[in-house]
Amino acid sequence: MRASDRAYNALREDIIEWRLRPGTVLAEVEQSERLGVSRTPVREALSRLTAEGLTTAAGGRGVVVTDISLDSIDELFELRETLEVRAAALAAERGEPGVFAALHTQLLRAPDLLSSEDPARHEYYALVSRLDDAIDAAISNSYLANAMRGLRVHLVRVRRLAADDTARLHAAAAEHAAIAEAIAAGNPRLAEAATTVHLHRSLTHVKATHTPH
Amino acid sequence: MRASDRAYNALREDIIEWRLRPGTVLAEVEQSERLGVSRTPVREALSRLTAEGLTTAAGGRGVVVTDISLDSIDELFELRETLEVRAAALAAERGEPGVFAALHTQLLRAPDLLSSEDPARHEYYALVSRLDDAIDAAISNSYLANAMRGLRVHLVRVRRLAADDTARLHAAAAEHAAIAEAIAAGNPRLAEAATTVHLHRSLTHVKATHTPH
DNA sequence: CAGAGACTTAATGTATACAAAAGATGAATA
DNA sequence: TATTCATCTTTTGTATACATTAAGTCTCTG
Repeated sequence: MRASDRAYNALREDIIEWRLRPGTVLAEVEQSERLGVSRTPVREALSRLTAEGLTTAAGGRGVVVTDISLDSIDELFELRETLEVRAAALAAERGEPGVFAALHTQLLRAPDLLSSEDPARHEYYALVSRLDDAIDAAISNSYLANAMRGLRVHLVRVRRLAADDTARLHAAAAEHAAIAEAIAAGNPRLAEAATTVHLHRSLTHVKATHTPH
Repeated sequence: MRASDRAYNALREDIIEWRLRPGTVLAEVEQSERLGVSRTPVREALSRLTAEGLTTAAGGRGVVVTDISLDSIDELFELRETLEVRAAALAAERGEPGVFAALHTQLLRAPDLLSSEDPARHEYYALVSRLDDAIDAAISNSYLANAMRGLRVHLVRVRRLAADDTARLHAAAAEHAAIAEAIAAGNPRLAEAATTVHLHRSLTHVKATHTPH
């Protein structure tokens, strides 16, 4: 693996996991020493992060970790809803019903995954991620898929703000199952509605449990 | 201005204006000699272009100018419609009516601009660009605005494929005027409809006059 | 003659030295 | 004491030398 990739992954993880808080200045020499690579790959990593919006160039004095305010969460979900509602509708029109029927079945069994011992809910999130991937593949639109992929990075970051309580995850799994079911049924309007409901509840939950840093 | 900015702007212009055709391999040393800067700023410029989607990393053998096929134009407009229809609705809800009323008036006078001697239609495109900016400002959603800004780069590139005939520009100006009018009237559903119509006609025109390279 | 493998070559990836620019700090003055 | 200017320091921006990797080519073998 290239050194710039390692620097990128490390910094990205640190930002997403809130080990690097918003407002933190990422000086090139400091990070290159911390990560054990030279400034060149660090610069490339910071470039990529800035392009993604995880960091912001602070003109002349390095790059800083981008802030996530309550207002920006609203904006984030406004775009998310715009994209994902459309994606769900397109998936219902173009997707393979069998794929989503299978995901539907698995999502109904999600409570089993959540009762397991894994505190990080790894299997659960992997399942949700497979639904995202299936939708990406079904819409067969690389521009739209890329736009959603770019957003998901920010969403993972936001998710860390909210408490991952089991009750909410159970409800979210049911909402995801409803989306998969609507897509499998080839019903675009129902898929839109199910997505709208899910995103609205998700946003409500995030804002309710938001713990200011 | 920084050398990397100059390299970025130069390469970007060359790609948008089709002086660098899709599939062209952009070797670092070759471009650094052509642009008169060292490899470092060229690398940064290529990084940015790749992040925007104008170039694609071709693993190990430099970056190549991204292709624009007829299929990808359909995908591009699918995302564009998703974003701009929503943006128009939000602008109708949140924008200052006065701003869009003024733009409406100016757009109705667009034929005057098109009859002038400027072959590049500079004033006309500047006016349309002001409408875009006004919508960006009105929605007050940086994520959505950024997503649209990222798309517009590709759209300018596509526009170069189509003949800029005066008849289409007259019609497009009228469609833009209708969008501005709907936003000024604070009517989200009408703004959505006007945007849908405009984008549909725009796509139809591009595909009809498309000259394969 | 076809195919596989090693070698050559030319490209990108990385490190580092140097240049330039933006801030911070200090002193001098009003 | 506050303000401004100059200097100094720290940081980013650029160039270039070196390392590494991947592709192309040539040869050797089946």
